[in-house]
Amino acid sequence: MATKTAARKRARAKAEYDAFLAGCPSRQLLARISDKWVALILAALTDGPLRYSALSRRLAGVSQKMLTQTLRSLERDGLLTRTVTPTVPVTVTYELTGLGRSLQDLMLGVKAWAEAHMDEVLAHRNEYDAGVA
Amino acid sequence: MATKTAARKRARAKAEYDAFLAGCPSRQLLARISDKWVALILAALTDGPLRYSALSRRLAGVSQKMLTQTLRSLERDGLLTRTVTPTVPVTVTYELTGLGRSLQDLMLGVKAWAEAHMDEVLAHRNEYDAGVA
DNA sequence: CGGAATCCTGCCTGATACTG
DNA sequence: CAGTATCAGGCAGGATTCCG
Repeated sequence: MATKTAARKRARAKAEYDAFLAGCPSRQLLARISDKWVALILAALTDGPLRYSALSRRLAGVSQKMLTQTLRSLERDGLLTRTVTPTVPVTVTYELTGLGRSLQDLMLGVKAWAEAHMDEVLAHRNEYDAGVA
Repeated sequence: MATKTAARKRARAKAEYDAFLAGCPSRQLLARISDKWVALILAALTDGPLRYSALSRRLAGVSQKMLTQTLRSLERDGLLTRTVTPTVPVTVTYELTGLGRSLQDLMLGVKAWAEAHMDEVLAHRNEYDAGVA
């Protein structure tokens, strides 16, 4: 069974990532970037690097745990860089990488979609809730 | 102050939604659509309507609870329609609305991004983990 | 200022059973 | 087939406190 299994393994290794498959790494990556904080962080970094405190102010309502956690995972995935400047009170700035900017375009679109179609969605919600009630 | 108030009201009605604000409805909408199951459901419905069982098969690993719940919220928001056909075993099909398709384009892009940049992200992860360890 | 550590509360998942 | 209902368990996420 060795050769047949090996051939099958090779076919699987060459197979493209498919987020529909539960075990595929791209499913996990999709889950990570499909996060409201990811969308907002990428959007916030549009106009250039920001400091930690500036980010937490821009993203109203984010807990510093989630902010730190999300920033870490984005840094780990190579979407942004974390720069520590050893000033008197330490300064930490976050900046998008090229990879991050490539995703940023998409996420800006998603954020814009949410804001643009808000009225329409709200109208549907009212209609739906009225029908159910 | 009547005229001024009217003018202000008009300005407010015209005011754009801003997902950066915690209280803004668009923030909640962004949180809803920034969901891996939403992305996958929209992607799955690209080639036309699908039945419940077909969806659950396509989205490997989804619990029927989350699938039903996500489909309900998408229906409520007017992104897809739920059609019940009273055949012998009842048939339920889900189909995207125009609103749903307008978001679908974006989400397909996000899903494609995840699959396309998987290798790059994995490389960054290895590098990051090596540096930390 | 920019976090790390802690606790604590939900929600998500998973399994199973039941309806129409 | 297409759900609803329920209970177990785990972990994501919020609030608070403390440190370099």
